Amino acid sequence: MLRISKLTDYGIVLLARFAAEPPGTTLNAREMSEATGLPLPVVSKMLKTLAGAELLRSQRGAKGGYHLMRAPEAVTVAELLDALEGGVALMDCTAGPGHCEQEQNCNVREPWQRINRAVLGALETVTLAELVQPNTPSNLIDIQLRADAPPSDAR
Amino acid sequence: MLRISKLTDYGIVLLARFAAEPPGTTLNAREMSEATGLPLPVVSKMLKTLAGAELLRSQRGAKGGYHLMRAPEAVTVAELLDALEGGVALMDCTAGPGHCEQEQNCNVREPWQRINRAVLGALETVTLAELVQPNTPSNLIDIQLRADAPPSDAR
DNA sequence: GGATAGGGGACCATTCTGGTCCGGTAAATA
DNA sequence: TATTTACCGGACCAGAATGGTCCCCTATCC
Ligand code: FES
Ligand code: FES
Repeated sequence: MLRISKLTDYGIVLLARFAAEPPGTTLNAREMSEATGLPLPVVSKMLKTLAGAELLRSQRGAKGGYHLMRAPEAVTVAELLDALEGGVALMDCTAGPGHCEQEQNCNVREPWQRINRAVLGALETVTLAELVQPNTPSNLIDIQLRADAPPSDAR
Repeated sequence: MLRISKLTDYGIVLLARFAAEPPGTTLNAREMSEATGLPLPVVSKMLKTLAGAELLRSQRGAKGGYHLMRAPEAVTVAELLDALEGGVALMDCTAGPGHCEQEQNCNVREPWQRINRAVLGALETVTLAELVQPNTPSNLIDIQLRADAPPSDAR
């Protein structure tokens, strides 16, 4: 179905929650859990991951928690997926040489690279800041891409 | 990792192989297996799937096989993924209402729809015909999308 | 009728995913 | 210093998805 994993989704929801706070706000796992309704262990796990990916900074001990390391405007969705899912590679082949037996005699390889870059480009167009308020019109995506392509609506 | 499944990949490789033949050419599963080096059962399975998706037409009995139903130029990659993976919906939420508990109070939903459409748009830009010969320059993708976005290279 | 080839589906091993839990350590505070 | 708070690292597990095989049935050609 070409979908991102649930965990990744959670991670992004958490990030977005941070982005909605005043810059530099520190929140701990329990608070985040309450804010999002997600089970604490999951929240905790994801926050760790995000901290490891240099997206959040962690502060240990009492009064500790996490806070955003970068301005929401400076974080692209592509980066998020990169951190949470370990890159965007539609097929094994796109991840680099040596991943596919029949790299030779395969004429599909190069075009897929282009497709992959295209998708990646689309993901780079949206920033974390834009995920936080629906009113921020980033319809530039729609403009850039849907020149002629018919709706074919999200499925 | 945001990847399409291996089976889907196979399916597309098969399609591409058909597209490389003169229009209307009929090939059977065994021939395709030999041509691609993929195990026969797998090829067979995928060809069935593709036929079910109205992308290939099947011909039973001796001298039977499969042939493309539509001109390669008229088939977009988005359609392929649609047929092989059952749609493109980055998150459950994008697949429509009722898929996510917290549709209410979730501010991430609407922007994700945009992202999803953007990716979909990118996939609609490439046709099966372009998958067959690397020399067919469909760099329009690169032009359309990478206006400013830096390489960030396929990973 | 015999050979060929697709159609449908069951089936299985292995991996991936979503989610939990726990013992350790760093920091704040009293 | 003792206590409490909270992150850190990683083990762990049940269930689902994935990749792949097999088999019997039906249609077609010669
Ligand atoms: S290089 Fe892997 S399928 Fe073409
Ligand atoms: S609607 Fe599902 S996470 Fe927002």
